[in-house]
Amino acid sequence: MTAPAGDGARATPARRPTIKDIARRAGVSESAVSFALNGRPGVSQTTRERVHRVAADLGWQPNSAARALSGERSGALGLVLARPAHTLGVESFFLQLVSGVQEVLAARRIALLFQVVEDTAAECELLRRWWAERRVDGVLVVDPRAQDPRPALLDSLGLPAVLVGAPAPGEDAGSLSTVWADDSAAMASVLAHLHGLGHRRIVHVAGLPGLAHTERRIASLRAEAAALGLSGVRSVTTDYSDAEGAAATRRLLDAAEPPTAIIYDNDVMAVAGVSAAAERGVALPAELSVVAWDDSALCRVTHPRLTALVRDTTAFGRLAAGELLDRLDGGPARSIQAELPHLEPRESTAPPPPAEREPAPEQGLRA
Amino acid sequence: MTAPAGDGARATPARRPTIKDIARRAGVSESAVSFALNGRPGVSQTTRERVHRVAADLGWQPNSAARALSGERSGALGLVLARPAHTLGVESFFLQLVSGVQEVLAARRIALLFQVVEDTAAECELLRRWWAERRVDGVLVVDPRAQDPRPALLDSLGLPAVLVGAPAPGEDAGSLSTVWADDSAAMASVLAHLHGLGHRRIVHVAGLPGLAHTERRIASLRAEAAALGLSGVRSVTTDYSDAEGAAATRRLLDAAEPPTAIIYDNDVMAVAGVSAAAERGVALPAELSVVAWDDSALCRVTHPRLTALVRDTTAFGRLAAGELLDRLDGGPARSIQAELPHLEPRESTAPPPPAEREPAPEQGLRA
DNA sequence: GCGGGGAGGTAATGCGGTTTAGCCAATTAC
DNA sequence: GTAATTGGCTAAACCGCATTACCTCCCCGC
Repeated sequence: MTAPAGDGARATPARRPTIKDIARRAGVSESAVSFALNGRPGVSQTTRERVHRVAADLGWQPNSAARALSGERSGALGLVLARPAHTLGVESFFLQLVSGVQEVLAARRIALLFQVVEDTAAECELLRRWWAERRVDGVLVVDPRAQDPRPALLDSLGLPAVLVGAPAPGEDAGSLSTVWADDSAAMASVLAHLHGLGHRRIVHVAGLPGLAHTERRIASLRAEAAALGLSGVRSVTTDYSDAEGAAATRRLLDAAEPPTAIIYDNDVMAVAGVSAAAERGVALPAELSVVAWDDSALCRVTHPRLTALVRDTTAFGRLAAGELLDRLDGGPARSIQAELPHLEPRESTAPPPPAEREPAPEQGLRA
Repeated sequence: MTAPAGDGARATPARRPTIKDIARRAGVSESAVSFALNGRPGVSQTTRERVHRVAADLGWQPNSAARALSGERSGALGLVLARPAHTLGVESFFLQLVSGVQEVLAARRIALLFQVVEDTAAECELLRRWWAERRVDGVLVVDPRAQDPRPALLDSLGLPAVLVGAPAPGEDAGSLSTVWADDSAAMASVLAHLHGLGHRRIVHVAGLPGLAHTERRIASLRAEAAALGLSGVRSVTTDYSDAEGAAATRRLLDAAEPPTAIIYDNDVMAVAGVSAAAERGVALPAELSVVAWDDSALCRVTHPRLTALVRDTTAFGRLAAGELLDRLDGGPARSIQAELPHLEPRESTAPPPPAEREPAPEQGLRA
């Protein structure tokens, strides 16, 4: 070390250049630098290029705080996940969603504030704080639910937002944009698949009862079952955990007339259900068919592999982020439908045992 | 609507109050407000209380940009995850880690910037940008790897950071703090467990070869095996995916002398491995014992349930966040060891088939 | 009666940008 | 030939807060 001894602090930590430094080196005023770097008129082409060169030389990047303070834009978006910490299980949905979101944001150099909180009340508080602190320019709202306070809150704050998933039946998204997948149609396709195989007693092991998509799937199942004239079809709700998925499965299998097919609202419960069936000595798919909502590695490592409803969650994230950016740019609130999830038939679904079989219509494996 | 028609813009979106508003309402200067709200001397107790009341009435929150600009603190920390999007699988590790981190940050009202990037190069670029933009006050660095460029980079930038996991053997963390779990000891306990059951041919299906903890586990396994006089012990590396976990398992089982026990570096591969074994007709635990590194719902829904190495990832996150905050407050760089992971024996581990059994030492089920 | 000191407050400055107003020369319009 | 524009640039104000310097009382000691 040849540095002069003395100042106890750590070595000078590389001062960050500001536009003032650029202005000095380029021999122009700070305003000219600002104009040049932001593509605004008011500087000649040659000056513009010189400023850009100097800025690149110095490795200048705009101070996000300064820009936020004057420009009224923080350059960050927010995403809150309201889930008790212990239920942050194995689901890959959110990480994939976030990954898709960031593919879009990274291109525009926008940061994502991500936070996990305990419940919706805490989420509202956090949204309000983010707004008051001007930390974010907009937010993605996930897990829309019945009696959801968030759209109204965001409306009143004037904080641009996109609802990821359709609002609960009978509610509206306020001035929020909505990006959604057609859960009703998807559920119909699942039911059609099982019905086509000859199943009559079908149970849907759903997720959290408060969530909008849960309600929608349940409603769709009921409606479609009625249309098909099936009476032994119903839903039970859970908390999405492997434990409740397994418990629900055990209860169903122990009943007087156990279902011949079960639809699980996520992959974790599906796998747990398969395991519970194995404990009871129920063979898949001979005695029980299983469908998982959302595909993942899990569905491919069980034995047999699980028929699953596949959707491109990363693309969903891209869609949501893109729409939020549009809103920030002044675009109108819209409702955008994502690609319809498709059913990927694997070995976990097959016709029910002969005794249980419905006088089957044409044997259509595909819905 | 009785509002005067006209301005096409959306209804005035609820102006956020500033200290100027507080000053006016409280009848004092802006500086007095600043002093009062920040607990600085220079205002009387009564004024202080009045200011606080007014601020609460107005629902004031400090503008984070303004505070960052003058105070030199952005009030945000960063966490970058360098993983190709498609490998963002089922692992619960990161969400749990983040959840723990946020328990600590939320109390201090610090935000977390979270970003997923493709690789380490992109991560370095992002860290540099966050630094230049002053977006974050510090960062958590996860997945330490061999020849890791990040500690040196952060050192040179003077950006406070905490390494989550020990640096690779032979490297140092620079001026970074380190929060780590003892992978070597944990691996030793796993090997002792299997050896105690009588296993001799043990294979470790590891994760990504570049990661520090992968190298450390491999090294520990080799050393411990040598100490126990076991020659049929080795590691193979993968990308953590279910596909490679299953493929590695198939190769191992098809070999001339298949292992009697396999240690998987994550839960997903363990489950995939179990599935691959089932395909081959290999019975668990009679013919093959399996251990998963990291417990999760997955390990409890397979059949048999998997013996797993349990660690409290949320607590790990809390530890890391706490240490980073200490660094920001001027604390020294430290090396903090997290609680040792413990082995949770379940039904997937048992003595090997008699023919394969080692002239066993005392039959110790526990290491 | 006067200087000193502290308590309680205000005015001014700066952080690093963006943006508005203005200035000066060179064109262009008539 | 003079007025009006325009291009290219600078000076200055501003965003919301922290902080420093200063200012004014009032009380105290002597």
